[in-house]
Amino acid sequence: MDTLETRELRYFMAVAEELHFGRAAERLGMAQPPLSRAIQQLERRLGVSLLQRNRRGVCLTGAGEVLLHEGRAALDAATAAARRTRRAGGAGTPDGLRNRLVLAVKAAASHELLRKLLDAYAAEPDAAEIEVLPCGSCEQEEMLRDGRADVALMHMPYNSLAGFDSEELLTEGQIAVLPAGHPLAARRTLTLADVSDIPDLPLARWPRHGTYPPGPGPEVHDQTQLAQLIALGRTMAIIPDSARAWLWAEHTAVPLTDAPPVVTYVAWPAHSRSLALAGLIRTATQL
Amino acid sequence: MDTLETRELRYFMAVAEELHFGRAAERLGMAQPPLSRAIQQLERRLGVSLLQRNRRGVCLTGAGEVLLHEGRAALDAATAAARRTRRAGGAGTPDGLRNRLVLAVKAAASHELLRKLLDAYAAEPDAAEIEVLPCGSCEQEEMLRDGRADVALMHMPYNSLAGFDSEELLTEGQIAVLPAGHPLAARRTLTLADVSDIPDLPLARWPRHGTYPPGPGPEVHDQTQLAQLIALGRTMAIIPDSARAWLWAEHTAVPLTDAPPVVTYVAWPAHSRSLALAGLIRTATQL
DNA sequence: GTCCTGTCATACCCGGTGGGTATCACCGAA
DNA sequence: TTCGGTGATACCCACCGGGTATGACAGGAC
Repeated sequence: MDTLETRELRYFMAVAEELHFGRAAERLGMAQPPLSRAIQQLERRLGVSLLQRNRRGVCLTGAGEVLLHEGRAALDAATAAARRTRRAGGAGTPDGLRNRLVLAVKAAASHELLRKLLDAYAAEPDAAEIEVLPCGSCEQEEMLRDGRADVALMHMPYNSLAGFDSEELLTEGQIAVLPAGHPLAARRTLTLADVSDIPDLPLARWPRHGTYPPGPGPEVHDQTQLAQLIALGRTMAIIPDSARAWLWAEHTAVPLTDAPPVVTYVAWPAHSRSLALAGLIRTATQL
Repeated sequence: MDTLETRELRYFMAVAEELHFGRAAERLGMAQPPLSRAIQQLERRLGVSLLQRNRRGVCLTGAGEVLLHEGRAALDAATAAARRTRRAGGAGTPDGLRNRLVLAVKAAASHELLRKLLDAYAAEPDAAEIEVLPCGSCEQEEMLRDGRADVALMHMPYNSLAGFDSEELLTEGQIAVLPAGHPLAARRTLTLADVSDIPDLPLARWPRHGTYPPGPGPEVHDQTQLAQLIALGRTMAIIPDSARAWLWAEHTAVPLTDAPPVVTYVAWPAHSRSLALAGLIRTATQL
């Protein structure tokens, strides 16, 4: 009566995202008519109209928008429950609370911090095994939400800590990474005003949650691409100080005096109750 | 394959909480054998053992503990999705994002703040209708989690903000509420040391998440009971300053100089995207 | 030892329903 | 007008979720 089956949620999410019953049914691996019927049943059960069927395709009603957001969270929670339960039992540890932890990190970010954290935690008396899960820009949130990870290193202001518990670990400044030969590369320090709107060095654009922000710069989706484009003199980037680790010889890093500081946090699902996780967080905050 | 049906979760939660198939089946309104079979299917699907069936009853394995916690969150998310969707469509507003907001407050707490908030918000140009949902001690978190409320006023350190977004609204001191005739009632200020372990005035005990902390004081579960017991000289209480509103003539309030301050926050589900909610929060933070 | 009791598991049956195929009703474009 | 493409309807079947009856097994009383 007052609860939704995850099957209903899956179906609705597919239709709400595709805005097309046929494509949604294909994505779900089923025929279109049962999908239509399932959505109608869902609407009747909720007593609410979710989709507006107009002449050509469908569009969401207000209630549909709400269910799209809330349902995403509910589905993530359900798959997270399945994944974490499987991991808890699969490791073979009898008590189940001392198993492997999956730590999501943005690939190549905070490398030094990560190494120190792993070393310090490994020295703890009853440390769990830590699996490091490298992920792309801003994917850590998704990984925590759907249970592929148990804990993550996040970087404000790039990530959002909404919905997670967190502890602050490290604050660092940012540097401008320029082609070694560029005139600005000779400067000791730079400001944001110095590096914005340079016609020959537009800022590279990173995908945020799958989409690229608008702008003149080239679209990149990993450090190697970015590094190459900078070395070729096609773009520049503003990155946290600790990312100096992966710079090339053709790069020059210049500190930015007025860039917003980047704060690294360790974050985990708010309802988490694992002993191993508590130990890792204690270790991290004592670094 | 990698997602759990809410039916399976409901069944497992019942068994995990009762630790008894028969009672769990009764609670679920079904017979015991299908429940047994459903749990076995769930264990097979997940590939992990959740319950340890020993001679007399059952107990949870480690993986079962994990699923108990994660499943609670997932079930809450699913029922929250249903409730919020129903409310979004039921109000009859066509755009659905400008509907009624349910605000959970601890009954009789922050009365003045609440009045100011409601007045200020009602004066906004396109204010949604606010339904005030009074709830018992620490119930606001549950209300937000399972969708009965959209936003809440919470009081640190009594509530936990884990898993919610929040903004600080107000910090206040605490007062000791004593029977008017008591010797300590003549003092201008008191300290925690003054009022702890007074044999004739043991501190009243409030339920926290359904259970009472241990101690010598009487158990109370609403302000009226507490007020009466204080007036009768049987107990005393330490409460935030703003709760002076409901004191009786037979009560005397004395400021406590070293009690931890109580901070009132406005809190809401982290993934919330409602325009009406954003307006209410903006109003609250500008008070 | 033999009951008896209480637990969860098994065996078997049935009805509801989720899913499939075929088709319809409708609308816009050519 | 016809045609392509949309979602809805009609109808059927198989699966499975749920029920009842019963079994297997362990403890406790005696």
